Amino acid sequence: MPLRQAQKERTREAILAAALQLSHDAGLSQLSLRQVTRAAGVVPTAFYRHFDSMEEVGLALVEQSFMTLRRMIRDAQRDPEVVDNLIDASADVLVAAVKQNREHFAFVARERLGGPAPVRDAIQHELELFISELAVFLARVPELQSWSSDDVTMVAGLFVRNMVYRAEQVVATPDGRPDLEEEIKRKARREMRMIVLGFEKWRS
Amino acid sequence: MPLRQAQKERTREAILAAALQLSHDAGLSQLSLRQVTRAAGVVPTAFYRHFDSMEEVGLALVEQSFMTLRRMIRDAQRDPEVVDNLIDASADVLVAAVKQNREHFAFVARERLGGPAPVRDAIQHELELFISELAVFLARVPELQSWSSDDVTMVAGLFVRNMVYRAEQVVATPDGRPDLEEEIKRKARREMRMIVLGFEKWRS
DNA sequence: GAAGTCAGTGAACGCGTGTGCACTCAAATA
DNA sequence: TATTTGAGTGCACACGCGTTCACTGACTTC
Repeated sequence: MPLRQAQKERTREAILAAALQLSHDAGLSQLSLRQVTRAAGVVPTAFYRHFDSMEEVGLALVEQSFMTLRRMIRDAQRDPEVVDNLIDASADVLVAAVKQNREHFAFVARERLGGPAPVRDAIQHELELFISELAVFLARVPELQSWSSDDVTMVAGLFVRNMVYRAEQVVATPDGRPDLEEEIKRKARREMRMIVLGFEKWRS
Repeated sequence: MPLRQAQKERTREAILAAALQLSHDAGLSQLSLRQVTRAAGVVPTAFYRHFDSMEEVGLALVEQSFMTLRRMIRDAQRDPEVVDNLIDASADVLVAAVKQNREHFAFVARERLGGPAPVRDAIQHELELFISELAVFLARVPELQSWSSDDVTMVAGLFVRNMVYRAEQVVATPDGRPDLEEEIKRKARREMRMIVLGFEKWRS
């Protein structure tokens, strides 16, 4: 990559990182351009070389956040342990992923309903995409082979909703408390099992 | 009530109503004092006769919102139809309540994660209170008599989470679409049934 | 090595903001 | 009826904001 372009990329990342961090206190929408550029170590007008508005920054952050999530599920599909023991393993994967990308998950949780309309819509859209992807994955799990594709999609939806809720909890959990994290995992697992059990009973 | 005090109350209501309405577009936290007082038909400095900050307005709105909710569940407990046919009836009650208090529910959904910390905490607290109240109600339902109080509380938690999620959906639904509302009710009912089924299977 | 490109600069602007303060004048009190 | 109270007023101020524009100077291209 040409040096010029690389430096531009670095500044862009700095702006995104600053916005992500600052939005944690007050939400994306009441973030000021000057505040963000100050934190990014750049002059206010430089912002316009990268984004037209703060909203665009928000969309870029949504993109970043879900890239992480997509990578997570792609890796999980290759891991035989996850396929064998879906529920236990996916609770571990979820908590680990949220811990490693705490700020991104907090951003998504906060802006999913609290953000500007275009950001809200983008998050909603990404979540629906994620549900579809998860459904494709679940359809390959032996126990669910006999299920209709509608039912699998509905289970995927419930799992993702559970995931969003647990992510909210992990984000709200202080950093050095593995006991609380275990509790959240335990509840997440129990709930996923109940979803499957309830579904089986419902179908019968 | 003395005339003076009555007039003060009216202005206070006007400020709250203006804040509720305006926050729908952009969120409570990026609402300006002047904007709100302008919409309330009062001069900016008059604001301070009623509130110290916008945050305090937010807390008052949380209070208002949950008063509605509490009245709703209290009425429902007296209605024999609800007790007999808990799941179907409560889905109806929920959708009706959200429709009648759309702005308050939207406010709670939005500010639950997107609002200022004190408002978020207040909403969280009210939701936990509501779960307890619902658990007391559920404990009196015949089918659940044999359940442990922990299990009943957990079901109440799942019901409330379902409720919050459905409220988000109803709020996002345009007004004149009874078909979409029916769809949401249908899903809410199905999910509550699955929760109970999954729980029964889990306990066995 | 000269010419061109373009990420980042810095001064300037008009605007809406929160808040302080002295005020009015109807309602409440005595 | 005379006095006090206090909800709402109107002006002023300092401040941070988004955006404009002409600029610089290192990197890229030729």
